[in-house]
Amino acid sequence: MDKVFIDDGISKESIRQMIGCLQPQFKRFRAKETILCYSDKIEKLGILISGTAHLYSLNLDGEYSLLEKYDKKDVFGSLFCLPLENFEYIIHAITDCEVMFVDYHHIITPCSNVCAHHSQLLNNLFHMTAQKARTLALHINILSQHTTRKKLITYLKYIHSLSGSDSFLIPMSLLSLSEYLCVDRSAMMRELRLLKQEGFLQSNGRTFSFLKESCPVKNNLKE
Amino acid sequence: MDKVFIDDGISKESIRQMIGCLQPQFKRFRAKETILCYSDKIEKLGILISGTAHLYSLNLDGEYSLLEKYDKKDVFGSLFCLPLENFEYIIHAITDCEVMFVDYHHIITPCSNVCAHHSQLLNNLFHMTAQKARTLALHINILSQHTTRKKLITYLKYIHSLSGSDSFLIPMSLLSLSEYLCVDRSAMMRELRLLKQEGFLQSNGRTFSFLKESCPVKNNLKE
DNA sequence: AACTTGCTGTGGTATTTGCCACAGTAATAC
DNA sequence: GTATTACTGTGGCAAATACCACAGCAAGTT
Repeated sequence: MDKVFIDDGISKESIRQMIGCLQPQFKRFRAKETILCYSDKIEKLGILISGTAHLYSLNLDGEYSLLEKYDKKDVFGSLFCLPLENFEYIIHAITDCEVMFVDYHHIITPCSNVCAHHSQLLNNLFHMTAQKARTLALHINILSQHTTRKKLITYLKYIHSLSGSDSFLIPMSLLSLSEYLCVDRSAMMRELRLLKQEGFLQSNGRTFSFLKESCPVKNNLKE
Repeated sequence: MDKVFIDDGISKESIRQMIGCLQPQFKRFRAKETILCYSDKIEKLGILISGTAHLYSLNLDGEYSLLEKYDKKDVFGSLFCLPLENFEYIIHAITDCEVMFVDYHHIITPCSNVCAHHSQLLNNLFHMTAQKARTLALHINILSQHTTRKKLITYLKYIHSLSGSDSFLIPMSLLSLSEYLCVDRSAMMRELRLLKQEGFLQSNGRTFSFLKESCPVKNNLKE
């Protein structure tokens, strides 16, 4: 299913009209910069136009987890995040990023101008949010697996299914992957090693390929 | 933030007009019945009108996890779920449920009739989906915690923050809670016992209350 | 060149967890 | 009433995991 973008199905001319109505702001961020903190009270919605960013939750002990990974056409903002005692959220640019910000206010309240394509805009936003929900549900499905091995396999099979080819590239570092899977990095590396030793997987850096149909749920090798 | 419902801000008269346009189906389910299987190819969106239901993912080994919990006004359907090799999804009625089904088709494509409130409908759907994303993000935040103790505390603090009162009731059985937290039930019960023995928590059935400000991250008691 | 920074890879060990088995209780059905 | 089913509570133990420490490497900086 292709990602819907905010201006899909709206003519260039209508977009020009809507810019006055939505008053979007465009901003660029360098890699490693913070794009947004949800403690900021500013109620705005962000749409990633280019680049990659991560949503991290941080607790008071300095521990953090990678909740979401954003790519082109992904939407984010505190509208999609419940505030939680002792946690804060930051969106961190992994690569250089281009972001479009829009105030909720301008989307939610019907325009006073006659804006023929507001309905199409809402349609697009609905689909972008549905896409977000799919991604989140996938993440939950991965995290719901009880062992590191199952989390790894579930994630890798998913990426594999997207690629179509035998060998595939994961879209993040192994460090980020361990954060995404919410397991200790060294424990994940160990599990990866075991899977390779058992002959179920090949990998080199971020490139993987499966060697057999199914993977055993339990380790068969001991070191 | 109050939940938006599908007909918010639309007059009774307009709703009557829209029923012809949307052709919703209303169905009732008894507790324990299956409301929907995502393997069903039928592309419809469900809205829970009353009752409680769970979305489970099942794998081929018969293992399952509780991905989402639905209450009144929640929206679900395969639009919000990525198909995953070796997994299927079912929505299971916990209590008796009333569900409204609508074909995506009728929502996504603009009505041929002049339908003044289609934009409001999309607005409502957008908010319902945003609500869903918030709930999913919360779940991920809970699952991202590395220990059973932290998962429990994060969940209970959240429910506590909703209740406003000192003592609070969790909205599911302890068995379902262990499924929601994706931990072994007996391991969760043990952790609960330790938290109570350490004097950080009181509980009786589904009723809980916190006794101290913060909980130690590590167990201080050994049995 | 030397230095910093970020990522990858490995190993040891204490802790946590899942898994299994069983008992008791509450709720519901017959 | 009894039977049945679903949930709660406990314990032992093997297995999996987090945590820690360290080494090597690559890329970029000074």
